[in-house]
Amino acid sequence: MLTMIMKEKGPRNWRWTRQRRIIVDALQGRTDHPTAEELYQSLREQGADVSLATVYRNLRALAREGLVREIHGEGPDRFDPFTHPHYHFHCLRCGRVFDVELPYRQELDAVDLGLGFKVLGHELVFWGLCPDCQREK
Amino acid sequence: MLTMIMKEKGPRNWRWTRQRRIIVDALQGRTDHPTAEELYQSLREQGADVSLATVYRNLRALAREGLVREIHGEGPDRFDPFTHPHYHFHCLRCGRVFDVELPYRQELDAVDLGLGFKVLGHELVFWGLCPDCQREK
DNA sequence: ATAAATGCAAATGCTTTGCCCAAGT
DNA sequence: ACTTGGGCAAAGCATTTGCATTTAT
Repeated sequence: MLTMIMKEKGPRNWRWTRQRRIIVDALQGRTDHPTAEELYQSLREQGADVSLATVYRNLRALAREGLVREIHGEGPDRFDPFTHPHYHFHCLRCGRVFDVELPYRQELDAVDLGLGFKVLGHELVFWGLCPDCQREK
Repeated sequence: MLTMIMKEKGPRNWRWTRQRRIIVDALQGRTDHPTAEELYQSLREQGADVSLATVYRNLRALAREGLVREIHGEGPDRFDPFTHPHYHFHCLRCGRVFDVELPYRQELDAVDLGLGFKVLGHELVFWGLCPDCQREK
């Protein structure tokens, strides 16, 4: 899917290299918002031949094109293959980030913050304990 | 104010050093969510004698005690002296973070995300262009 | 006196970059 | 051919930490 979208929306001088393909495919296959390092490790385990620098370069490039989402928080950045607006849950204990199926609140993008702030979007992050971490302690 | 709160809520073995005092006072005096480095620079300009490491150590310690809030995003972490629940606006162009006076949506902390997720709070961040940056371009 | 806090510099973690070569179009 | 992308290793930031010394209680 992403591959198709990228062919349409990516820059025309976008080259479809072996590395770019496997990075995109690997990210698409996951719903756990991996860090660049995590993605890199799983690729290596599968025997793929990429460098960490290339993983970073590609993820950032995809983000610049709006084809993946960067998630900032404690620790290293995470990457989300889903770009349609949706929310996240951040576990305070294990640090993992989960997708939340709550409907996107369009109204929030229409709020008037006054003073000439131009709202282009919003982000809603819930934090607490994920199922696993609740069980453990 | 923070000083008072800290005397009550801080750990009993909390020592009131000269550096800690000026760091707390400096942060309280600002509404622009400075980075550790920014706070450090302004202290030095005032002739205060602190090290960057100490600024970091104190800000993190305050955060651990729940007396200040850490803000993660692109670039270095920022610090917010306000701990009562409130929202932020993040400017995509200059990276500054502003407070938003929208009322806190208690209901959102009561959402059931199912599957045993325990929600302890939420964060709402609007992003777009701040007044200054809209003017400039 | 004792434990906590500081300064400094070195270490660390994450991420980017320069350069030169390889590969896609 | 042209130029983007990759690998590697070095550089860059932001942040933390070890250690010897100072300072608050």
